[in-house]
Amino acid sequence: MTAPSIRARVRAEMIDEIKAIARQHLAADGANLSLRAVARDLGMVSSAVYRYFPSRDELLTALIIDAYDALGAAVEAADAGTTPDDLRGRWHGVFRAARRWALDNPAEYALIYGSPVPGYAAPRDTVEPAQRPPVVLVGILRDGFTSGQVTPPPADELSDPVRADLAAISDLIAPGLPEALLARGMAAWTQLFGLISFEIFGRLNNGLDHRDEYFDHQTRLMADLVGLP
Amino acid sequence: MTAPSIRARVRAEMIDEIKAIARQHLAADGANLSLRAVARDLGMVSSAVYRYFPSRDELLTALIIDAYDALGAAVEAADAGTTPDDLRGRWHGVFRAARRWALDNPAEYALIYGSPVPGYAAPRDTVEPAQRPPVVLVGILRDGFTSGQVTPPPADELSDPVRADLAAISDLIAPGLPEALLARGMAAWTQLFGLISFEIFGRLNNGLDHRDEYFDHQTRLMADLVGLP
DNA sequence: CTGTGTCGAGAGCAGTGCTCTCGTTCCGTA
DNA sequence: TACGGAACGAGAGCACTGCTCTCGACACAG
Repeated sequence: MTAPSIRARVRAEMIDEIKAIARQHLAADGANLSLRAVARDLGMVSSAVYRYFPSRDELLTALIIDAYDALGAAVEAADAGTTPDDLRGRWHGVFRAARRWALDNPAEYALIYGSPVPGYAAPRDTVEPAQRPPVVLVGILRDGFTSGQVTPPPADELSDPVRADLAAISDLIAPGLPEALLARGMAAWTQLFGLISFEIFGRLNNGLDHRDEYFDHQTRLMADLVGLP
Repeated sequence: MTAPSIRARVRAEMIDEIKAIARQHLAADGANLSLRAVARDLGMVSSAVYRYFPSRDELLTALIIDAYDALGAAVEAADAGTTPDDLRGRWHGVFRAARRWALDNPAEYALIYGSPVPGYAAPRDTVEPAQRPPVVLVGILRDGFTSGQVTPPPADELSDPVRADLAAISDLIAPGLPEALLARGMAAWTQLFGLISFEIFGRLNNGLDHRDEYFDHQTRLMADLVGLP
């Protein structure tokens, strides 16, 4: 890797600056991001932005990938910061880290987990970073299973076709994990997403004031569901 | 209620027609609904639509309320069509009805359960219809509790502040339901929302082909969680 | 029958994404 | 070191959007 030319470095800085301003607009105005407004804030004309992003959707895609990576990094860091054998500690740490990141970055959370933008199809680049949080979750389950701390549910609680589907998924993200346990892990992941979405999108504004404790309680229910000791 | 004048009846029909066309556009183009395009399809000019809806947001709000009511009606009809004592039958019926409606009306589902439109605050009119599906769910739990078929979880699995919050919610939508059972019902409701959202928003496009069975399995896990016999 | 209020059409304003053109500046290569 | 191509920013312009205002036509209540 040779030293990047001044132009390349300036270009990289420009891209970062555009994304930073765009993130601010996102937080202020929501998903209907105005490329012209971003350009104005940068002191340049809208057509100049097109030197860096071929379209508004491409800019949004870049922000989406960044958001996935930021959430994934936060979750992985939380998991890495706990003692590996303390499964419940890891579990709660991961759940809390995901919620914390979402509460700190609600606009970006809405961007990646809200309704997809109409004509917008998620590019291939987004599927890998999008899998990081659930992979961490099932990683805890796999550790528990291999160490014997977690007893998997009976395999026959799954119908054959579903078990086959889950076996394929298991091969990709958590080889060796029993399908019935993976199914419960996915239930927990679905629950985590639903809990955060309800809170971020204001569906808990009905007198549920102690949200930290409520979240922890639901996290505990899911820990029980997957069989953490 | 006197007979409505011709003008009033024509106006009501016009409102319905606008909403019908708008729903078509919603299904085709997603949430960025163009009022002008709707007007074009109706053979009139955009300013004429403003005689019926004061703004695009008001039109969207009307569609949102209709969507909430349609989903609520579908769920309630499913619950009413089963035998009251068969709690698990009712449970699965409600879950399936909600999913069915969402799969049949993905754009409207995204409208009410996707990321909220930026500057858009849900009007008061939407909170009551929005509560209909969860109310049906906890209704099953309350029936099971009062009939003795469902044994509530130990009350001390909840911290005091959360139990107080849940007691207030319980008073509103399911008086007499133990808080710990309500908490599990809300977990099930969160799970239902998450399951549908993952499927509608394409987050299950990873080899999970037998979605009906997968959905039923997760529904069963939630039935176990809330303690249905 | 007459005045009031509703209706639809049209023009217009400010904003949007995006394209194209035109000088200017940078930078690898000869 | 000089040059030619590439990258860059500015500006004009197109088609579109939500929304407002005005104006003529019609319906309806008194």
